[in-house]
Formats: sequence, structure tokens, C-alpha cells
Amino acid sequence: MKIATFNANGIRARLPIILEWLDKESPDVLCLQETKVQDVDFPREPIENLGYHCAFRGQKAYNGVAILSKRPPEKVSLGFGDGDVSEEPRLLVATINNIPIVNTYVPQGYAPESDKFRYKLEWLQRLGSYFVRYFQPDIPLLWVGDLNVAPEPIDVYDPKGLLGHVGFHPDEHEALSALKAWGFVDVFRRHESGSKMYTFWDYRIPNAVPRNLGWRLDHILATPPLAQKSTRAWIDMSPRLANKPSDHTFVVAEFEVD
Amino acid sequence: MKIATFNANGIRARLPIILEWLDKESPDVLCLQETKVQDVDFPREPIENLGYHCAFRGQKAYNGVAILSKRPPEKVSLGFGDGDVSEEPRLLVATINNIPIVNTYVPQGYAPESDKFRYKLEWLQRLGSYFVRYFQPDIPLLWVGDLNVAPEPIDVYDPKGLLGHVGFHPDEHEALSALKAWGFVDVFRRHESGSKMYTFWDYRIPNAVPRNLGWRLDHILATPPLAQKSTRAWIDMSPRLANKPSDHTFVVAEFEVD
DNA sequence: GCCCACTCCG
DNA sequence: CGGAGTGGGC
Repeated sequence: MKIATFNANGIRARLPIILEWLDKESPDVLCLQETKVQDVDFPREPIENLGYHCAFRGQKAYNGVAILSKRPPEKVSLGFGDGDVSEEPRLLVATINNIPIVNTYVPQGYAPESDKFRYKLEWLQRLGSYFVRYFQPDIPLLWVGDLNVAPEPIDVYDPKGLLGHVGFHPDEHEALSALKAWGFVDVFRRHESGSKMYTFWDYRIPNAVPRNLGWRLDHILATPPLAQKSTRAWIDMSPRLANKPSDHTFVVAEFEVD
Repeated sequence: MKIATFNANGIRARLPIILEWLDKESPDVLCLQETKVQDVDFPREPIENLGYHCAFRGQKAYNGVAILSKRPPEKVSLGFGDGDVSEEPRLLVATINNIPIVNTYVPQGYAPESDKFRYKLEWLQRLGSYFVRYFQPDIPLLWVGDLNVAPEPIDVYDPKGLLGHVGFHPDEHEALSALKAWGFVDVFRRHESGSKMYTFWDYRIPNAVPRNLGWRLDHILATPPLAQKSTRAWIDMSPRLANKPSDHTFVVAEFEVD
């Protein structure tokens, strides 16, 4: 099974890149974040024409998640299921090949000391409770998406200068560690232990890509029984180099299942 | 000499179409209307890279005219020259091969009985005075551009239903006739006397192009000594069928001069 | 329908 | 820098 994740930063603006990537890479599953589109306007037709099923939930302008899959998902669920009706569309789960795939767009957090930062940490905590309530670490489970956290010094272009900034802050590292401690393996790092590779380069930094001023914010994690079956994981830079790119690019992993 | 006119409806949005057309057709002169760009942002570089000189005057969001030419223009002038500082960028004249080329974006007129309609008729009158003041009908002169008037019943898709609408109104016909009476020949009609061909199809009419619900609003006119030297004139539909088209397309004419 | 300006956001 | 929304114009 080949699975990928991509923060599209607007699925409508990114449709050429996504369609070309699906056509070329033919993943079994592609998880998308920041689709930035209401459900009525989700561009399902061109995606279905490539043979993919679409599960999605979005809103105007912000957030929005989708899971595209060759097989129809066995089950789809949205959000934490804790009755919060004001919840933003950031969490979508689809069970495919009997594996629950938890696709998350973790809040960005704006700035430490801000309400948005506290919301981010709380959101990660709620996600932890969600895993505890609904899943077990000894059963195959995938957690993928834009986690908006670079876990280690190797995952940002300037670990000393950026320490304490949003996305590379001790509180975020602690929250992420707690989630991993429950039972997640970073599948990318399992295969690329020492490589300084990024998945995000800020549009606002001039020439961030050629200067490689990036962050590894997008992740594929799996519970141990599934992580053990991963055979490969990589970051595909080419969509970040294309015309009209997202500020993120694709992370991909392959598993020996089915 | 090969000369063309095109209402770009935003030169920045239309740059691929314009560059491709210049490359393929290699006109001596291309007159543009509705460039919708301030002079500082005019995309001169890619045009100059194709070997064209650029004369232009524009503003934010509306109006804007340009004359692209292989030879540097011998003289360029803007506006009626009657001291109206609030004048919109709708009139640009470049003298090339000793022929003054008057490029106009005539006001659209909104609706009969409106202030904008009266402004349109006044503008055409001012243009008449301008021709009288600065030119003579027995000397070569070109008047091209988006005149926002379909002169004859043959020039609109529904002459009965549209009679009295903006662009096909008796007052406009009268104003245009007066201008022609001074000394202009419709160069397109000189070569295509009976053909029902259009240069504009409204974006807002569904499938206007395949249903051919168009108007002939864009024109190339010449004083008699020059019109006699015209060898060909045609409308090039292909840019209207391209990706991301303008709502207008190119009108082209060739003259035996030089 | 599509272009452009402006604003908000990251 | 570049999404997306809104509003005006044709």
C-alpha cells in the first residue's frame, strides 16, 4: 500500500499538481489538508475520473481535509466525536484495507503565548484522548497530515535560531512526544534517519526552496505493527518546484500489506 | 504592413495568448485595449524579448491602451490633447511607417439613458473633433480598436432583438456614421462584405462561442488612400478558443505599404 | 464569467 | 508570496 500526504494550500488552485501527481505516482491513498473549499465546491469530478474515491470536509477559505483512495473507504468519520459542533474541519478518518487512516491538519498556532497557540496544544491533547478512546497501539493505524510541528533539530533549517518559534517550540515537542509515546513510529525517519529533508518552505522567505530554508512539518506515522511493514518513505520535492506550487510538498510511504 | 487589434481584458491575464500570437503571426503592429494595468506593472520585458517596442498608458483595474510594434514608433501621443487631465487612458496614437495609428478603447456605455451612455456619445464626438483638428482624410491614417459599436445588422447575432441595446443603438450608429463620413473605410468589410463574423462573445452568455452569439465591436478603419492599399482583412477566432481567453479576439489587416 | 482591487491570513 | 473572499465593472 502506497500512501501520501500533502498540504495543498487550496485544492482548487492546486488541482493540476494533484491530478498530475496522482496520475504519475498512483498512490492507494492521498491525504490532503488545507483544501480551503466548501463541500459543494469540492472538485470531485476530475479526481473521480482518475479512479479515486473522495472523502472530504471543508469550509470557505480555511482548513479542510480530504482523503482520496482507489478503494472506497470502508468507514469514514469526521472530527473528534466529542460533540463540539463549532469544530473546524481538521480531522478526517477513513478505514481502507482495514487500516484506519487519521488525516489531520493540526492548527498552526500563530505565536507562542497566543490563544491560537494554546488552542493548538489543546487540539493535540484532544487528539491524544481520541487515539486512546478509539484505537490501540498494537493494531495497525496510520496518523498522517500537516502536524505543524518539526519534531527534531534536524527537521528545521536553523534549529538554534528557530527554537521557541511556532512549529519548533518545546511545548509542541512535548505534546508530540506524548502522542508518539502512546504508540506511533515516524515512518519517514525509520527509513531516512539522518537526512535533513523538509516538506514546507515559506512563500514569504525569498528563494526559500533553492536556499533550502524549510521545515519538516508533514508526517506519516504508524503504530508499530504497521510501521514494521513499511518498506520505503520519502519526500517528493518535484511538486514544490512546479508552477504555482503549494508551500508544502508530498510525503510518501509504502507498506507491505494486502 | 500587418496590423492587428485585440481587447485583451487584462494584459497580464492574457500574456500567454498575446505572446503566442505575436510569435505565430508576427504582425508589424498590435494595438491593445483594456490592458487594466498601471504603467509600472506593464509587462514590457516578455514583449520586448519578442522584438517589439511598447507604447502604453494604463491605470489600475480599468481601461488602458498599448501599441506594440516591430519598429520604434516615430511619434507617440496620448489622449485628445484638449487639456482634460481627468481623461481616462483610452486613446493612444503611434506613428509607424509614417502612418498615424489611432488606437481607441471607446467607452462601453453601460445602458442607454445612462450617464455612461451620454459619455460614450460625447467621447465619440470628441474623437471626431480630434480627427478634424489633427488629420486629413486624403492622407493615410488608421483608426483601430474596440469601438464598442456593432455598425450594421450583420454585425450582431440578433439584430432585431438587440436593436436599441448598448453597442447596437441608433445614437451610436449615428455617431459612428459621422466619424466614417469624415473619411474612414471599414477595412474588414472591404474584404469580407457579407460575412457574419464577430470579434466579441460575452462571457456571461453560456456557450456564446459555439452558439456564435457574438458582436463585431473591434475594428480596423483607414482613410481612403490607405484603405485602397489593404490586401486582406480577417478575424482570428483561435485566441477566443484558447485556454483562459479574453471575451474579444484579434482583428487583422494587411496593407501594401513600404 | 472573468478580470482586477482590496483584505485577511499564514 | 499566494491562497480565498468580497465587491465593482463590463
